[in-house]
Formats: sequence, C-alpha cells, structure tokens
Amino acid sequence: MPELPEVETFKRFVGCHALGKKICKVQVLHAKILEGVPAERFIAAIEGCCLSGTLRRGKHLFVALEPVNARQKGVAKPWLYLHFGMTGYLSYTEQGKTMVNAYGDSSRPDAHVRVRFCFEDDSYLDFHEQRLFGKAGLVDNPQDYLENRHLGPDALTVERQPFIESLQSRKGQIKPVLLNQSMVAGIGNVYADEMLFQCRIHPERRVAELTEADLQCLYAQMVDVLQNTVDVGSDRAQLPPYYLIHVREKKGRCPRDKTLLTVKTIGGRTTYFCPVCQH
DNA sequence: TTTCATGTTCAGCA
DNA sequence: GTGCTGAACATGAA
Repeated sequence: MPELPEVETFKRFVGCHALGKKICKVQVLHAKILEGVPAERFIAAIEGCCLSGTLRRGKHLFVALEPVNARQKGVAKPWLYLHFGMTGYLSYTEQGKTMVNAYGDSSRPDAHVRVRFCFEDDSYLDFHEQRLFGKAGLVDNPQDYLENRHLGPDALTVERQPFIESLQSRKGQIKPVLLNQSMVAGIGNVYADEMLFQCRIHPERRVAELTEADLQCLYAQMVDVLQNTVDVGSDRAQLPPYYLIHVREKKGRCPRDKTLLTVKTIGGRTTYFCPVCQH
C-alpha cells in the first residue's frame, strides 16, 4: 500500500533513526527482494558505510552510502535503493525496543524481514516486505535510474502548470492517467480515488473532457491529500473525516451524501467512488 | 477452496 | 509512439 506519503514517512524514519550510523553488518534474509545484484555484492557495498542522506521521488527511496574507513574513501559509492511494493515498510530496533511506522505491522515483527541493516551500537533497521513485490538494490546515480524508468516529476513538488500540461497530453480515462508514474510519480490507487472524490470527478471521465476547474482542483487536491497524509505520518486514521479513505471498503457510504459507494475495476485497479456526487 | 489485494512490468493487440 | 487489457509476480486474509 505504500504510496508517496508512506514512502516520505519511511524517508523521515530513516532520517530520524539511522542517518549517520555506521552499518557493521547486512543480512539478506530473502535474496528474491534484491534487484539486479547478487547478495554478496549488495552486502559488500554497504557494510562499513554510513547512511549519509536520503532522496525520494514518487514511491522510490534512495539512501546515500558514505564509506567510513580510509581504504574506501574517495571511491564513488552507489546508493541503496528501496521500493516498497504493496506491503513494504521499515522498522528500527534499539535495546530490544522496536519502532514501526504508523503504517507498519507490529503484530508479527519478524515474519517478513527481508533485509536487516545492523549498526555498530547493536541497533538495526529492518526492511519488511511480505509479498516480495518490493525491491532493494544498488544504484550508481538515482537521477539516471529514474530517467531510465521514465519516471515523472514527484507529485509533491511538481508545479501547477507543468502538471496540468502533462495531464492534458494524455488520453484516456482520468484514473489510469493519475496512476501512470511517468505522468507524475507517487500517486497510487488509494490516493487517486481520494483526489477524484474530493474533486467530485468520476474516475472514468476522459481527460479531454475535464474542465479548467477540474484540472485546477486535481492539482490542488493532489497536493492537499498527499501533504495531509505526510503531515500525519501516514496514519490514515488521522486524516479528515470527510475523506473517502475511511469508508473505502465494500458497502462503504459516501461521507457527503451517504450513498452506497460503487466498486469497479477501472484501468485494472479496484476503484471506489460515489455514483451520485462524482460525475 | 477460491478470490482478492494498496505496485510494477510486460506481452499482445488496436 | 499511445492506449487498453490481461497476466504475472508471492503471500496471506477473508
């Protein structure tokens, strides 16, 4: 479920708990999570480094590695790359106490740890990913990596006009366009539904049919919805009561008019919307 | 036992 | 090249 706000929360989590710490050991508990790098090389590249910075675009997180010992100094280090797939999250454990993001699952702490980064002070950072759709890897240059994947600008930093122009350059239904990471990076299924609900736009509307007001609203709500979620540390329960997210379930009712929500597959993804107030 | 899930990528077709 | 559909990936919950 991690979309942009959750990954931003993970980024801050790393910044808060792990930045500046030296990694003395890396454990790869499930090699399938690694993307394009053998476990030995992944481990060798990271052990002995400090985590020295973080970078995020859309749902992609990069952590800068800085060599600590003299032999490695001056050598260009790759970045640690993390993608959280559908079920990924981080936890940090110090003196037997485990901290998990609001978003994470603390009921079965070790069940899906795929990579563990151990620090010199005996604390450690765990990358959890139940379904193995996520990825961990090494990237020489995050910009090139994102470019090669045709990733669009980040949804929280893209400016209004470029966003609207990019939207208008696409054809088809609005919802699949919002989910297209090459248009804007970071919007996932849940927040796409939320933006459309807040703007009262039907998810199957063609982009070409949207009015100027619709486009302006989408930009404003994209920023609002994502920023509001970041601001509550991705604890969705704290989002405003009029958000669709609280009733985004079978038999859920529209927060505005209490109409039974429609559930429909649009662009291959389960979509919730109010058949009365979204059109 | 079967269906479904919040992400991404790719094949195939128009 | 774009748009659209469906499948695949792996796991567990309902």
